[in-house]
Amino acid sequence: MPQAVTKPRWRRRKNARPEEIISAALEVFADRGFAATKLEDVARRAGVTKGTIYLYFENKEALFKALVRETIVPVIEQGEALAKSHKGSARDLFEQLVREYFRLVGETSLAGIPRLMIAEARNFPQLARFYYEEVVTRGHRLMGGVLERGIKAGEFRRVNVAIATKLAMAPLMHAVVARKAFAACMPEGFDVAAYLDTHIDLYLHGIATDHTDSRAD
Amino acid sequence: MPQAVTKPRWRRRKNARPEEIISAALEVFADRGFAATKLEDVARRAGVTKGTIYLYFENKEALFKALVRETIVPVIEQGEALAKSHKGSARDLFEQLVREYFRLVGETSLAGIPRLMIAEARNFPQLARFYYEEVVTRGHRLMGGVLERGIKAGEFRRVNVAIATKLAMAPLMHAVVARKAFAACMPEGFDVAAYLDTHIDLYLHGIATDHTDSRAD
DNA sequence: AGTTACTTACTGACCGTTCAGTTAGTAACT
DNA sequence: AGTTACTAACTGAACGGTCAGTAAGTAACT
Repeated sequence: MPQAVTKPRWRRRKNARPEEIISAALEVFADRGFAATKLEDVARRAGVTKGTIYLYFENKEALFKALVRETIVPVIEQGEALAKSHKGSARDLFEQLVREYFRLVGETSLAGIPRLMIAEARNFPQLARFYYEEVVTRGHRLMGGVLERGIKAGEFRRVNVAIATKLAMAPLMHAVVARKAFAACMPEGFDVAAYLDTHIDLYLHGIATDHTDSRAD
Repeated sequence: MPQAVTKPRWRRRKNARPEEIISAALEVFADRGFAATKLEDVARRAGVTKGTIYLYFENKEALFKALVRETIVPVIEQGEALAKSHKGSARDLFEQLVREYFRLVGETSLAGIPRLMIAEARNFPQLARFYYEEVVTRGHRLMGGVLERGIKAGEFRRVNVAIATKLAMAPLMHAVVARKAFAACMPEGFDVAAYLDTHIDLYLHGIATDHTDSRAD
């Protein structure tokens, strides 16, 4: 008779489950989107069965919201902390934030989330509203603050801040989103480093006051 | 007895159907996305029933491809024609193309299509490949040509053209896509005119050679 | 009367959600 | 320490609704 010790088919791990399920959910949602994600797949990846998910989350939508709160929102908070403690020029802070965003979102599974939201906002208005308020407006407030600092310091031209903010974010968002979407179709690849360098260069060059530092009017 | 002439409940209109179905499909696909679009809804909007769609299109995917070919591709062709016949500066052509894109895509139902593709490319790789080749690369070639003209003419700095192209398009794509997605969540609205003005201003300011016209090296 | 464009009714697959039942873990009582 | 009674974490199957695609039948037009 082999197998003296009977290894149980499963274990009770109440504390570990939510985190594991969220982590599995991130992978699957980021890969497939909201509607196309099967909770069965999330469950399998988390090492449980579908029913278990419902012990910890009310439904698919609640699971997704929890996921956003545990993963994306902290990234924004980190950016806010960076901005708060930053002492140097606005140009410099801008560059740091851009690079940090790509490091934490653009090049991780998190990149799938913005894509997912853009994809499905129309079909899940509740989710859209939630995400827009907790993530989009908060991110814009962060970037808008940086631009205002630059304008006050005379580094940046007196542009419309709300719009310039959107224009600073758009290339980031679009890169994240399009790269994720069309990865399989881009034989030429996507040189992230060069893309970021060029965005930072063009944008700062575009928004800079003509004589780089002086000139207040 | 009223109603002597019996108006038929429906008519045979073989020639008109495909176009009407495509037009209905555009509205529904743009609104809901690919997977979430029900052919029954497309049919109702086109004034037929689901079965009729299958008389003219092999399946959902074929319908979508036809739709792209009949609507988006012509927009690109128009842009190509504009670029070909343009005589003035690259700056000017850039501005015209940007505004034209928004007029023909950004502010029509077509805006839903880029969003749809970004949304569902991962889940429908065939569609993604098709779209990327027929639309994305072609659009990039168009914009890339403009930038090269500007560099040759000494209007623009010697940037990496492939990347600068992506950076020129990204704000357009993202605006189209995000506006469609989050329209319901933006109480402040979205000032398209100002957004385009600022993009053109910042981008051309960013890419311009320092002394605006002369300076070839 | 014949042809065929179109409708109607149907099928089969899929998936979120539910819940009755099973089993791991625990504590009370020997 | 060992047995037993109990709790609750987890499973797995089934339900109900949805929808792409199909095919048999019907009515418009020639």
